[in-house]
Amino acid sequence: MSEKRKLTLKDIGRELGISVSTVSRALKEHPDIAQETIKLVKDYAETHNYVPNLLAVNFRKNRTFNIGLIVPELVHHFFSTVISGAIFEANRQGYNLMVSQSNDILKDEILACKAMLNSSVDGLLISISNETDDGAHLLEFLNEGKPVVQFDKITDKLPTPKVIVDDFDGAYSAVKHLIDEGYTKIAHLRGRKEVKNSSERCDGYLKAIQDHNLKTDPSWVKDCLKITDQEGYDFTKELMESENPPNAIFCITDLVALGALRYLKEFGYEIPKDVGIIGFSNWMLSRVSTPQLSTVEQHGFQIGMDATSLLLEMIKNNDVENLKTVEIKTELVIRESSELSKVKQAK
Amino acid sequence: MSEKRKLTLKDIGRELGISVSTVSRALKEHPDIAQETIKLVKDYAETHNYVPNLLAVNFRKNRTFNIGLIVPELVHHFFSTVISGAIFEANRQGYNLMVSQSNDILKDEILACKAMLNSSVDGLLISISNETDDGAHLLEFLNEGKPVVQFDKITDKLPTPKVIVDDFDGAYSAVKHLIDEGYTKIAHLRGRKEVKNSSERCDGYLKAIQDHNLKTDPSWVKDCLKITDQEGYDFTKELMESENPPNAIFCITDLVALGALRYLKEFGYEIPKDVGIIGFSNWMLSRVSTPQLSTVEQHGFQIGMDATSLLLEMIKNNDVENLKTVEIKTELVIRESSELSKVKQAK
DNA sequence: CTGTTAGCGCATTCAC
DNA sequence: GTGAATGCGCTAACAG
Repeated sequence: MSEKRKLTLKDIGRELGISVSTVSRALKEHPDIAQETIKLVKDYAETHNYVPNLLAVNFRKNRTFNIGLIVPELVHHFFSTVISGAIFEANRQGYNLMVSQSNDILKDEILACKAMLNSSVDGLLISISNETDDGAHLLEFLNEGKPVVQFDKITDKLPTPKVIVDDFDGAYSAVKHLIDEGYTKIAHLRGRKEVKNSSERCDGYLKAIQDHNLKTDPSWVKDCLKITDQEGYDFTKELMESENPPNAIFCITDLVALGALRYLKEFGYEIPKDVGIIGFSNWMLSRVSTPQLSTVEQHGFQIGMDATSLLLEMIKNNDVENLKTVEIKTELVIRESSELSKVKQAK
Repeated sequence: MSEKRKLTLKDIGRELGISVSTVSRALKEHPDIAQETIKLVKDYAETHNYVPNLLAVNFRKNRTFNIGLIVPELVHHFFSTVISGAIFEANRQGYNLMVSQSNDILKDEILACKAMLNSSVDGLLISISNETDDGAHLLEFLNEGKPVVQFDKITDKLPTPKVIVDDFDGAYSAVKHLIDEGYTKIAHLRGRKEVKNSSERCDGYLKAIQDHNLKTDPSWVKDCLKITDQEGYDFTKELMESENPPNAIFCITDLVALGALRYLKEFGYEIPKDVGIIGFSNWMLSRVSTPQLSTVEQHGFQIGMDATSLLLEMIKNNDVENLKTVEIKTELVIRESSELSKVKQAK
């Protein structure tokens, strides 16, 4: 396989009998250069298919036109949607996206950062792992003048801008919706206390209950540790077998809601008549379950786009001190699993 | 923010009163260098936190330690699993992974290739779009001596190694399973004819039917164009309302199977008793549907790992002529939706 | 064992 | 308008 050597500025200069620097300037239409020279050079470059050696350009300019992105888990509908948005925006602005994942393990996150920091990236988008605390490994980026933008799973300990979901409001509106539909005893399968997103959602849940003069029961709030459908199943079983079973459940995420749904169907509860369910995230699976699951759309693609455009702006302005927080509004997605009012009307 | 200038070999040399090249060699423990010098230099580098400028190294060596990956659609359980495996293996071998997507649009695929080809990548992993034909844009990689490995969605027109799923065998075993369970009239919701994977699966289906002396009916094979749950729903409706309805359906992918499931449940069919269903891909949603969906696991993570390690091997050996084809075995995942024999025994 | 020299491809400063 | 010279940081051939 003939690895044809790539054309360089020097080659062009030699062929055309002009100097390298003139060729370089002509190619970028420097005002000093004569129009004919520009045309001459550009034509030659065009026909001989000149493409600049980016490795050299980047080295010279000390930047890569790559940005990095690290998420806890790539195989997750929300995160892959975010990545999709990040790729879109990065490519649109002429950047490539380097992707890695932490598996929610701090050690892996640090490794991923190290790999990216070493001159392979001009800036970083990150959704931190559950184990990340002070983020010393992230500070290194800032120290090298490379901006960082946090999104979704964030820490306030790091002086960077953030793009977040309005978890509180999303949860609030989900619970308000349940209340509006006529549910009165609303439980919540929440996530781990240390995770900000799940605390926000829990707070939104409590506030909605309180604002509408309803009550919650301490036993109605369950802590999911692994956020699996099995936890949804098990906690729902606990809830329904208790002395004071709820008649609706707001779940930290769709997967947990699916588990709740599974238990309820298995034990003959009618949904949404006997029990209403609402999830969070609008995974694809919430649309194809039976009954279809109400949920909260997080607009992951938008988050990816916004975080990326924020990062690129900082890169271009050589700005690592931005502390802006962008909040992306969620959107209630009402489907069958919570439409109590419709069922009642039908009678 | 003080962008502290990074330490260079020159700095170290100046401080220690030795030449740059000695420093360079000492750092990589070149046999020529005296042990004491090595120690001296390494200690200095360590305490002063020297980190080589990869941009310069890469420029010098004309490689980037990045590999590219392009898939039709990132937000897809199978592909994100593959990417996950690719990241794992790439990082393990000291490479970063650059990700892009084609959205199954040739134009976008070409753009993504261009962006990656320009010196930002040492090799490429690609699952081609539906629109890709001769792959001229991919040949450019080979012409520049950068290896390409195709996976899953491939074309034989391109002289590269391939990592593929045994779609034929997977489909065969899925259908054989249905037959073994006692189903006799098996339909198939297939994908588009131009897509190799779906043709392979269809062939596997036909072969299994034939090998077991069953018959199929031309009207039992439906072409899904968009591979959505709605198509699954609609075609299942057609099938079940026809004069000769099947008693089992093998679906091109889990999403379509979910649509089939939805129709059947809605119209009172019992699953797996009246109709058996099996999908393909083992998406997360197949585990949480009711009934749980039987399917075929494709081992995406393994595919990602294998394709990556194959690519890195080629990169390291400077080999662009490998034509090996690696076939990753699928695995039948039996769940409720096809277990007719169990239901019968239970009676 | 170590230093000198040269050069990767490009951008840029300074002459002319 | 254009060319010559310089250097980015690192590696490697060559010389001693």
